[in-house]
Amino acid sequence: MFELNHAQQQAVEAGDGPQLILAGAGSGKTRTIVHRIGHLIAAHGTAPHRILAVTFTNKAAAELKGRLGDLIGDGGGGVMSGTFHALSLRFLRRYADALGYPKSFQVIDSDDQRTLVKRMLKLRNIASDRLHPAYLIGWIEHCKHAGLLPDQAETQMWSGIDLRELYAEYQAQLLQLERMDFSDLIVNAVRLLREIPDIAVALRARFDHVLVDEYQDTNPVQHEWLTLLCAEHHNLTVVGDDDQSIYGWRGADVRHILDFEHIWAGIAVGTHRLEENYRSTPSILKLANAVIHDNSNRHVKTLRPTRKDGIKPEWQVCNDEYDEARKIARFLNARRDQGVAWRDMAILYRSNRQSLALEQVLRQEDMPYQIIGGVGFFERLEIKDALSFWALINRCADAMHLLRIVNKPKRGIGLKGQEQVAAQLGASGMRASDWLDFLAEGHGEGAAKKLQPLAQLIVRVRAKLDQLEDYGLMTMLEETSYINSLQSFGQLEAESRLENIRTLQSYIEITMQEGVTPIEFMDRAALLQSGEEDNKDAEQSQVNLMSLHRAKGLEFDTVVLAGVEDGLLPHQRALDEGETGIAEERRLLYVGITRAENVLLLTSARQRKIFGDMHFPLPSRFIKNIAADTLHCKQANTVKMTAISHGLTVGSSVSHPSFGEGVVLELEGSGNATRVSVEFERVGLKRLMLKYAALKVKYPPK
DNA sequence: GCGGACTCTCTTTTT
DNA sequence: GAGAGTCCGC
Repeated sequence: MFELNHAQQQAVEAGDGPQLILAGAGSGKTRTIVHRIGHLIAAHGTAPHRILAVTFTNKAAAELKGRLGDLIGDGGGGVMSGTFHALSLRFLRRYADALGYPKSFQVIDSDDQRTLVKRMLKLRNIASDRLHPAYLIGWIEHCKHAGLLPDQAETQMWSGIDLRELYAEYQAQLLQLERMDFSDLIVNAVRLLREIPDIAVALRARFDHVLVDEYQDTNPVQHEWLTLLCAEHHNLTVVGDDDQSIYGWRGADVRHILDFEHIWAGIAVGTHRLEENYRSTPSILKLANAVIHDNSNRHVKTLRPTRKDGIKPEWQVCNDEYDEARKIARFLNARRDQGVAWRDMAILYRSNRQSLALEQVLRQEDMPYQIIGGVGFFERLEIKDALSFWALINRCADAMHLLRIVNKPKRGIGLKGQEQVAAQLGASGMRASDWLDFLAEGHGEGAAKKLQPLAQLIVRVRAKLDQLEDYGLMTMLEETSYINSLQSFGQLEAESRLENIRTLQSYIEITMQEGVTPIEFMDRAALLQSGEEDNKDAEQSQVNLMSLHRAKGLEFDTVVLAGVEDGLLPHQRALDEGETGIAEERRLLYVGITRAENVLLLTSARQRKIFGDMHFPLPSRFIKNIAADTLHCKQANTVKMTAISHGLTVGSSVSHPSFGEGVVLELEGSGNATRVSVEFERVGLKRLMLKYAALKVKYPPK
């Protein structure tokens, strides 16, 4: 694609006011945004720094800047871009005091958020079977997605407990801890715009044009964020595709994009449709269209292919997840032999857990791969510990950081001691780092006294901070014996954790050289997903493994969608939810299919171990009825059931070489001694030693 | 206060 | 099947 097509050109050159760009998958969406920004700068004379681009991930923001740089040179650097969360944090760093927060507040991650809520419920003697912490968090998040503060939310009673009251208390505790959770960033940024007139005026005057990507995935509070920010000039360009809305669970509301034309009362809205797909072969698009066609409540559109030819997508039915992984490996190896680089291949899955079997097999096969996402780097225990130490040295630690490492490694400060420390720190009214200085001078009593050596060490390390490129990280971790204490995890795990700490160290060194302040570093750690920023130097080409959600906005020559089964895609949780949930799962599959440029493989397994239990999923309802001329299905030979590890369960339909078809009624014993009772259609009830029975599984239990 | 052994639970997706 | 929470003996 060299020139812009007509629709793209129209969108790029559209004038002021709200603009809606409905852009199908692979229709040159990013290209259109980049060119529109370029056009605003070059033709309208808008200053780059007065343009704001909101992207869905930090990676997308970086890519946007890169492409803008290619298009218009250095000027592109001035455009402000980032996620809702990152931009909100930026605003709040400047204005948080207007909301009663110190400007030095920090972000709390979901893990610590959960701990906090648990402690809160425990203190109130609310058992988890009466009110589950996750339920409360879910409800609070739900309020926040809608932009509702505790006093605006509707009272919600749950087993006689007022959730709204708990929400209020949770917020009070966060405020006291000087922390905001992820959703607070957005809500509080909106509060600046809603409640503080001077700041609202300043923020509204800050930008002349705002552009938003992946608009179908905005939730109501993000929507309010945008409309308030653009209340003056209405220069809001939104780009999105309702068929790719996959964040309903995060409060995203497709109506924002479906009804975009109606929410601007009296203001003309420009609408542009990009339906020509430049990415995928017609065979892949045919499957994509067939899958999404069944969803109702969408802007009906059809992606029009612009490319020629193509290989028909394949659906490979495998025996289990390992068979699946091996078949995928073989498939990708063949692609590799055809000259496709590893980095141009991706394996996408519904649930991060699916990466386990894939990883094992890829490692066995010596295929280079990288996992994007999963357990976030900055959420790892050793990284959070290390960063807490680091924050203390660099004077940007708060009570949570201190309490995290107060007994790491063991200093004889147990639960009681930690309470004491917390109480004394609280009573002192000092910041955590200052309080440690105070302890270093010999103050403090009880458990706090035991912190004196740590406090003095911090003072000593701080004195030579300017000689340490990592700003004291390794020195602290070595001198406190934290590194040594990792050995308690066992040799192997200790090494991998140390490796992670080394990665953090080099990341700190590189970042701090850019002139970033410690608190800015902490912000990045809080909001950056691992794999977004690092791996820049990873020159070697690797197969990409990631969740379908992570894959949004990306494209690959060859794509494998693993685990296309009922229970995984659509996910069981969505099946339980019903219609809305299933429609979103279908869009998820659509997103996955449309990531592929040339070659697409779907796989499913007949049996799969989930949480230690064997499951016998049916093929995904989304592809079951797709015509063979659209999707070519290949079945693996069934495997003999010779061991209990194959995990028959009561209700499984099986077939036996001489007895024929039957249903498992009972399993007794274990291991080699397992006996199975099967009611056979032809010969009735038989009790068999599973070991010798040579049963084949036919259907899953209901 | 610590560590080991045990039980129990909870299993989607992400900023 | 992993992680968190709990109990118990030192």
